[in-house]
Amino acid sequence: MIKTEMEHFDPAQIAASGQCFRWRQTEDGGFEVPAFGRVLKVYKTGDKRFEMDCTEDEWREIWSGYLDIDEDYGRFADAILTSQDDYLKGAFKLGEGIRILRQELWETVVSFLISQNNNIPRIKNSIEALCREFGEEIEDGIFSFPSAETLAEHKAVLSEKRFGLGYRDVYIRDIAEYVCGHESWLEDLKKADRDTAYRELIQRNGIGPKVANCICLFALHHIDAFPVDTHVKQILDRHYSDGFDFDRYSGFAGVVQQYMFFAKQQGYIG
DNA sequence: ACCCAGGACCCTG
DNA sequence: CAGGGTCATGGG
Repeated sequence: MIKTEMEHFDPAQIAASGQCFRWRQTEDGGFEVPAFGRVLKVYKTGDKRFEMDCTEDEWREIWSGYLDIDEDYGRFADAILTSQDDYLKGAFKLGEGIRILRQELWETVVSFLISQNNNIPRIKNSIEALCREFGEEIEDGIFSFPSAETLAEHKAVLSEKRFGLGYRDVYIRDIAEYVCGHESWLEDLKKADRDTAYRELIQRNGIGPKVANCICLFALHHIDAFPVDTHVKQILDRHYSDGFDFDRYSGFAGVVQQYMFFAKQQGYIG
């Protein structure tokens, strides 16, 4: 068990931030975080104090990177709190414990293909059903995300109603088959810069501008990527009808976008 | 019955 | 290139 203090880190906010769909809160108040075929349990034990049930090596080599602990979110806070943007300051204060995760690429691609024209509870249900059906049980009731090979192998089953994929079943089947036939595609995406990755992603069936930006932001960690979904569009229309100041947040506009999205999920309109 | 959800695709003008 | 219909599905 690791005990540490962290600023700008709140598991409950991250779990509800719409970037990940498989974090679960347990009855003891902790969060189960599945990734890399493992499960990390995170407990908030006080103001800025946390406990994680992994070794020092696992923390250093796996989880601190996944959770983006080494990034200084104080500089993002400064840029926002020294602005004249009262709406954004309010949004930030609601979600200042959010971090942009470095999620696994394949899982993120499939998850955000499912997310299009969909709502978060249904997205979670579909992903959980896929993991339960095609993944491997890591711990009691917690399954890994199925590989592209496994999904391609069972492509006909994806259309069954229990997964709730709707018309997106074709997109999942196509991307699974594509990845199986292009072994280096995922690894090449990780090496590419943001523009190259984006242009490559939107060539795949079912991946448009919004989904590609989510993959760039939440898996490839291009934190200047700025996904515009229906919620963010409403915010831009309401508060920035004459343009959002991307220059002020140059290099981390995606983080700012996530504060906006989370705040709206919490009912904050501004 | 209609609208909406972390949209994309395809066709029309 | 902009605009709108359509796509599957469950909840408000």
